[in-house]
Amino acid sequence: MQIIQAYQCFCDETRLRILNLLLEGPLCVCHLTSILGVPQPKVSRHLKALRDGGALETERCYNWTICRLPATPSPLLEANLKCLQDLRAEEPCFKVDLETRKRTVARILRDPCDDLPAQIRSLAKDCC
Amino acid sequence: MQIIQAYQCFCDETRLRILNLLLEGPLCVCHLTSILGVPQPKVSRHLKALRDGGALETERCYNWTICRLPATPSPLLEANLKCLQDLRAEEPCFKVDLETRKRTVARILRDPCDDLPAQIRSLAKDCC
DNA sequence: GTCGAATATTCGCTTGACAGCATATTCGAT
DNA sequence: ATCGAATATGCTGTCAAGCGAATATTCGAC
Repeated sequence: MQIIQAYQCFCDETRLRILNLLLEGPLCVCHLTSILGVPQPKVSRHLKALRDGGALETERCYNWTICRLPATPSPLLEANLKCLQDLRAEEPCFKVDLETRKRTVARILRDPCDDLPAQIRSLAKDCC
Repeated sequence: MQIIQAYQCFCDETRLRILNLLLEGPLCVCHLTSILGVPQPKVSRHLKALRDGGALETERCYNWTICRLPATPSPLLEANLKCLQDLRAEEPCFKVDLETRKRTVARILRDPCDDLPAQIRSLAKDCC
């Protein structure tokens, strides 16, 4: 059943953390990896699971993969992203990630070259 | 994370089928088992998982265990039960189960003794 | 107390999910 | 062509989930 795959997206802490971060806006894989503080292959695999479950859209841009929530989410996804929003206050780990995200984004905007080559600087602004 | 356990309830076909049936009203374990057509221990185990995830309340009545959706469901549960309702049309297996339920309930009401001893006949009506 | 029915639990097994580590791939820059 | 950075994929081990079969438990009836 297709619906089971969709629910798998919400049955793993890393995936929930990724969704929580993407609720604030798109991020590329390397920034996700850095914010989450977990090995890059792990992030990549969970992203694939999210994509397979219809909870993620990715766009390749040179060597960067931009991750964002689907432009037209399914009703199921939409309902549960809303739940996730409401649960932020209760889950300390979600709040910490959001603060880490804020710091990371600030650093990127201050000194884009540290993180991104010139070609995708504008994209970075789009991201953050 | 507590929330993961809650989502586990929706990540298994048998559990989804049980929730789908209970949306119509309470059922005891033996009727659930009969409607689903799966071994009783399997049903029992999934019921435990649903209970642990906060998606099920059970009430012991003599030797019967009456299963029902929580009287005051969490927002997460409520949202996803609503999704389940909407998905019924798309999942043939859900529709088949509902028809089987209808036939089973009709049989119980016609000849309660076949299924339930006198003491819980009224409860059966409550169930169905 | 003994029996049968309804339900729960234990056991051994198989399968699948996730992890870490190493490696492959893909791109622009030089 | 070669290099480094970003990302994806193989591989292998570990662990939890789920299953079937058998058994334990709990109740009322007799």
